[in-house]
Amino acid sequence: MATGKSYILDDQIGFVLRRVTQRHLAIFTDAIPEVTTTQFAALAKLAEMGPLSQNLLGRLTAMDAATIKGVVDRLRKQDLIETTADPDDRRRLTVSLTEAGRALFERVLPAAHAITARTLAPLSDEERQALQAILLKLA
Amino acid sequence: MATGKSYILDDQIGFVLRRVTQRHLAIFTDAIPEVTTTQFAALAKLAEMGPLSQNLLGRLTAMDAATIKGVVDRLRKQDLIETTADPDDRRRLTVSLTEAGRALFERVLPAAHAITARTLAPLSDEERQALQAILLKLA
DNA sequence: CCCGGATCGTTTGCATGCAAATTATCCTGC
DNA sequence: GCAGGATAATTTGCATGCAAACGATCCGGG
Repeated sequence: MATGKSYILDDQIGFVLRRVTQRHLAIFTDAIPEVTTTQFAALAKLAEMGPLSQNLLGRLTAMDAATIKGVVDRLRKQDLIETTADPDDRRRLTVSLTEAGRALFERVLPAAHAITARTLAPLSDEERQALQAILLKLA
Repeated sequence: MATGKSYILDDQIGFVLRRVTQRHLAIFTDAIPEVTTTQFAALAKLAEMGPLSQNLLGRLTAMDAATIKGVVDRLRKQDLIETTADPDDRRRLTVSLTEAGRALFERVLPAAHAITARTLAPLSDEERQALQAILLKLA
């Protein structure tokens, strides 16, 4: 039997995932240059859920505490979000969309849907369904 | 009909891809703490192809010129690779594995295969085949 | 009531990643 | 043979990402 000694980088799931992510990022940046993918994720989650503590926003957008802090800082610098102290818990920072943030989100929403569609464009409907189901098992 | 106004972050392909990538990274770091995913990709490609120019190595590992430079610098600092001037093209830098680099690669190879297996563990054989085929179309 | 564990936010350090500009070199067509 | 375009490497600037350590605060149990 073969020893399994060989290792073809291009066949490894991690490498393929990285290339797919790169292609998606390129599509995103082309369609929505105003914010990055992670910044948009934060805006989308705030639009979906309303104001959230910084930490919870990070958990809901899959960013650790250090990463979400940077994203929040940069979004605040653009006046797309604002942060206020939580009166009930002095550790917490409440993050909410500004008017400008909500306006931007709604303005680019069609583009955001188009990004998902364009990313999945090479696939048939069945393949899209299969991909979604499979990736959910891996997330 | 619905306007399609809603946007659920967790359903977007880009977000799901990011979470899957995060899980894979955690599995990798746990199994091979010596080098990062990108560093290992570079080692693997050099092991697979032999010495390569820095730029070509970058293309084959899906890193742009700036990124591969950093990776090469750090691998060289660990004496896992070495760089030499190309006598035929003075622009080029030839990158090759050192003895230590090849030894490390071969030592962690079983772990690398295990990483792919562990990442795909939640899937059936059919799902793995489907995923591989679908991601290739998206890469 | 208070103490020890948990949570929240911050900071530092390191490693990707991409964009854009720069320099050096190569190569091709005229 | 040389001028202009392409390629290789570098550098800078910005934005993730994760790990680890830290101080402040909260909370539950004794």
